[in-house]
Amino acid sequence: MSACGDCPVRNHAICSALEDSELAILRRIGRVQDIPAGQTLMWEGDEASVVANVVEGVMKLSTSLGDGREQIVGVAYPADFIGRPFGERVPYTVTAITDVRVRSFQRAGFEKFAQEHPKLEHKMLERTLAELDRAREWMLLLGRKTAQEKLVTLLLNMPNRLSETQCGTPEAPLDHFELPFGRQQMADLLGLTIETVSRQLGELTKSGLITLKNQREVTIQDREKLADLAGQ
Amino acid sequence: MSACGDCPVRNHAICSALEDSELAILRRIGRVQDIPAGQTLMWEGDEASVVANVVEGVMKLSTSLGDGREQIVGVAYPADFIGRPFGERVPYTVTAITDVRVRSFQRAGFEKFAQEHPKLEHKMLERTLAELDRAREWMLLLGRKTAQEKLVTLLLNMPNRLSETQCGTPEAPLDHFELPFGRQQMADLLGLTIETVSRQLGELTKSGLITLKNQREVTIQDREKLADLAGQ
DNA sequence: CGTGCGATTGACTGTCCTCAACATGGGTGG
DNA sequence: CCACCCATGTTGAGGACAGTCAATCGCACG
Repeated sequence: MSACGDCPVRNHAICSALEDSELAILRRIGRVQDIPAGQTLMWEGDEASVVANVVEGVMKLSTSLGDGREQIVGVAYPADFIGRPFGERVPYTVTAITDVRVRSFQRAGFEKFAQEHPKLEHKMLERTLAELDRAREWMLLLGRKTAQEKLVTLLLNMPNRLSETQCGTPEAPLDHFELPFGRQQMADLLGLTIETVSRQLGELTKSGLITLKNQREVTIQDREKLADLAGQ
Repeated sequence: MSACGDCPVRNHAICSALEDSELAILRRIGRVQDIPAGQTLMWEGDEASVVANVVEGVMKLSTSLGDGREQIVGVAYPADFIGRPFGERVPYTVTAITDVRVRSFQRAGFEKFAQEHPKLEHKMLERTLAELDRAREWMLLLGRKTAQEKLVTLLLNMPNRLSETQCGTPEAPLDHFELPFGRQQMADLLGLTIETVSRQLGELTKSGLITLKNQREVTIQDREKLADLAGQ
């Protein structure tokens, strides 16, 4: 019986609003689940019977059109909440893009617990508001930025979001990191094709603004010039 | 001293979570404000000192790039909440697109009241989650739909959203309505230019799927065929 | 009857997509 | 240990869709 004290996201996730005694109850109604990379946890349109918290790894939230065109509408890092509380259906597909560990709850039980613990609902409200801000910022990118601006924005935002939830130093943005995404996922995130993503990364490399290694490891070489290219 | 009983959104806005006695307190800390079409209530990046509820009219939430490119990231109808509670700065500009009446609150006072009334925070959480769903659905449109699909989606969604908050029958989607947007606003909503919006509306009219009057009044002539063109 | 804003229409351009061939590299089995 | 294979990524040529620039229209207003 490992306590939540072990949990790597204990102090970041919504649980941070709870006392140890309350946490014990919450822990009893949830269960840990390991999901291998590539596997889908819930499907768009499914009944929303489960909600969960990411403990380790990265997941994508995506929706798609009838003919298969796909758009990633959110990315869940450790401590992020997934699923659709207080709703009938999940409005997007949730898929692991690395190996993932989550703590999942029956939605009904979780909602009951939440309504009895206003501090937890408050934390959820704050998180949801922040997520909404992020979604809207991304709408600007999708609707108005050029391919180059899109990629630069992604590269500059990446380290923030990665380090924010990860343990360690959240101050200085890292200039060397590993993307959790492949080319197709970057394309689905930015509303582009893989070819365009590949070409733009090539351009940025040729101009010496970034360097690549292993296709996933990126080093920011000139943060200032990149910031100029991001559109704002 | 008009009671909230008069208020057209009394039963739809977050206030619907409150008893009359609680409502009286909330009413005391808020004030009614009338805003003419075109006027901006808060600017992107401003200190978030005020939050508000739309009582009448329609407002747009928008962000923009350094060079003026703009994206509308949300539309607030009667009963919708605007501003950024629990945040330092407003992440988007809020502007009236029709004459508008709002009830506004000092953020600090409102937050204090909210934290003392969990049912209100719960209502806000539900609304924010719904808004997040809408934002994400729009991300799919911005990232992956063609110009035609974008316009068709807008036209088909419009009546839902309009009637939802308005009094009256929320069942059958209307096939005749007046857009609250001009061409530029449609363009900023869809991530297009006014010329493309104009041309696509022309196409849809020529194919007999819709008819226009006054540039703002739209009649849906063939909802089925339009639904096919929306991509899904 | 002019003025001015918003919308429409046209001609042309450019960015990004499509389709296709080719490269790379990590993993498996012989 | 090497050869092979498949998934993933890169590169190239050509085309389409939406953007740009500019002229014109239509209507509401003074």
